[in-house]
Amino acid sequence: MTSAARPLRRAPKQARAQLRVNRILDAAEELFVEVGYDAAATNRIAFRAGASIGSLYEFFPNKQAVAQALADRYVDQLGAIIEERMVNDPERTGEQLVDSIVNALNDFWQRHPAVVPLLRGALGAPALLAAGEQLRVALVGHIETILLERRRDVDPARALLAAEITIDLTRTILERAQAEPAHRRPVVLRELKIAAVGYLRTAMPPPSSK
Amino acid sequence: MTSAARPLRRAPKQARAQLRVNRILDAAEELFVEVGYDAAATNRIAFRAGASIGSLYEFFPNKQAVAQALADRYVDQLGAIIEERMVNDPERTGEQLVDSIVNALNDFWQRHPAVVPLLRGALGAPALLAAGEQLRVALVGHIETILLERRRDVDPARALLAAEITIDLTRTILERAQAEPAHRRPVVLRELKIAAVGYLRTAMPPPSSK
DNA sequence: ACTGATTCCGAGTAACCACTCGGGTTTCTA
DNA sequence: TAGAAACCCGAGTGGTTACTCGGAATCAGT
Repeated sequence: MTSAARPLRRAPKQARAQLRVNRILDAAEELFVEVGYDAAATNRIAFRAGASIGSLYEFFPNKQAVAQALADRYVDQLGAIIEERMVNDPERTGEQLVDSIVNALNDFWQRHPAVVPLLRGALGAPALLAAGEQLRVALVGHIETILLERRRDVDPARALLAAEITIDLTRTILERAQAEPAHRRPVVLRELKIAAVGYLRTAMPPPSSK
Repeated sequence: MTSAARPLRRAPKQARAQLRVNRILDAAEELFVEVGYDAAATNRIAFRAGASIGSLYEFFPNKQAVAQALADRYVDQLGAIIEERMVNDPERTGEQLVDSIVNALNDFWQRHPAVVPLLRGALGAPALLAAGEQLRVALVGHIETILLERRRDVDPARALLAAEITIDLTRTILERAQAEPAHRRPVVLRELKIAAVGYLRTAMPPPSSK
């Protein structure tokens, strides 16, 4: 179930065009991180992708659509990753689950740094808030599902809130980890796990304490 | 000890000029929130401040300096607030201190919403990262001081890390609270306090447990 | 009241941006 | 292999932006 294709001026029919679209998204991803959304000129994006500005506008109606398509790609990829981590989840503890998901997200972050500014709506223009928000909602939904499956007796509203807080908290501290030199990252990550587990245990006390 | 005056093209000598500079900062604060840094044209900032574009560039060498001066103002104001909250701190519990500071920051956030995007380096251009980072360092320093004064035996490096995590965590969840409708904010804020207290208690166990 | 410093103004400038368009090239289909 | 469809190109266009500059208005000290 891949997310709906965004408004493309013309959907790519040939493999060659699809490749070009992917390269454009890759270039946009890089430039958004390097210089920010506003400063990432469409000309520069096209050039870095080895395409011309005309080709870019062949497939994207405007600049915003590029960021939107990038967000869609993230939603798909992250969804796949989280589901995979949930599948091979026989009977682990909450700590192990948190550990596994945090590590997975951290890997993804490192390979796709633009997901961070996009997710927090920090790509500059408020016009992009929708794209980031959509990605956030998707992630929150995944966590909410996990929480509800593990604690069928919990208040659904509480589960939703806890999922939102957990995502915000995770995003923030992962970001902090990325900002640190590589050798410090494990330290910060450990701190994130402490915070996440501590928070969830307080907010939704395990049934074992019942 | 007010922070050093930023590179002004010409420092205001007369009260009239100082007033104008303040009005310009107020206008910039509003526009940064409403439309973001890049879309906040210097002409618009000047117009909203009731000044002309020429006046703006009389005191600020470029657009970035406006944001920088705004950050300086925040550093001063926030520093005063936190110190005030620390002074009337006879022998309260950690929970009460967290509660007090979170409430103070939340009030400030509500009156100065631009502090959020500035603090997280989300005002668009990466060029502004320095201004936001400076503000963050100032806040972290305050928290670090509090932690060290309350637990003189703790590892200083650990206190610094904990202060950083706490600030990130607070900023993020306050942001989430601001994004919610007003009647939901207390709920989210309560969640923040749970997370903060829970984290600090885990990371730096109280001496009472010794 | 005089004068120099300070403040204020806003049309103008050069640079840059998102996006268009007309036409060439490659791939598909029959 | 011919024609159509898909793809690709990049100079050009209209609009916006940060910032300048020459001079007018206002102030402070004498």
